[in-house]
Amino acid sequence: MTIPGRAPSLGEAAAYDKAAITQTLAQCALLKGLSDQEVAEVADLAHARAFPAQTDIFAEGEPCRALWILASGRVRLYHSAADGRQQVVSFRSPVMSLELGPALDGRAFTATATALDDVVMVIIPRATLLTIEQRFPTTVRNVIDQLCQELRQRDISTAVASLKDARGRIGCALLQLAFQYGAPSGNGLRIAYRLTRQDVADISGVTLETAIRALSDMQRQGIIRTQAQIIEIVDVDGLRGPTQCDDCQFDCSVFVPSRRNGTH
DNA sequence: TCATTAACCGTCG
DNA sequence: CGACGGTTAATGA
Repeated sequence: MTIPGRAPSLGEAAAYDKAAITQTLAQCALLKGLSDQEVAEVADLAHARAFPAQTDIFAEGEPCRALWILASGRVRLYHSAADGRQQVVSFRSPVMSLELGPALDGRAFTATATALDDVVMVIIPRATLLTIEQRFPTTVRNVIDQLCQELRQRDISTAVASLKDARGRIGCALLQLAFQYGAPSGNGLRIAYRLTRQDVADISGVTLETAIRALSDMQRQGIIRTQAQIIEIVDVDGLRGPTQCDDCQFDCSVFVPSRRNGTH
């Protein structure tokens, strides 16, 4: 898979024109099957907006008025608790939609979205989604496919969260990140993404110290290697041991992308 | 600010 | 009881 490109500067983002929007939309799974001409028509109904790194794009609970598609940069989707703890729902990379469900039903966002880099979003107002659906019926099927996939991932996440212990959850998180951001590196996979220990903890639903303990153990066992917040999975199979992927009974589409690669 | 370690403590199987 | 994991504190990079 390709690694998300560097975030453009704000200047570039400001210059995000129709051609750039069209190019983004052309890669978006929701518009799969449309001709170039048709994608360009959709692009006419969309606009772009830039967000600097570390700013919120929208917050949990706010009404959703548009479909948000990530054109460049990375976004963290998460729930936050009053005590400062966060539960990361997912990291989004180009060209994914954020919060497709709320975009469709118009109800509140279910999570907060924060830009991790300078980010460009392509925005399609909800009012025009109906037009697009009617004009291009293929998109309805695409939306269903996408929703099903998201539902699957959430389902797996909740199962993992409730059935696995801390090590299993952390291992699961690492494998998922490797799937999303992993670049081949020697025998293993390098998660091409700076992650603090706190990030790993927030994804896995454990405390910082537990995340450190687990990662240190894995490092001692030679399963992973870390340097400057970059985690490299040296021994992918070794990670599946503590993660207990072997008797994982979920059809884990998280780790088996589009093709049929067999289950893990 | 981030990472690490260690001591301590409560829960649960 | 003992493993697990959260809490707290101290320390170093």
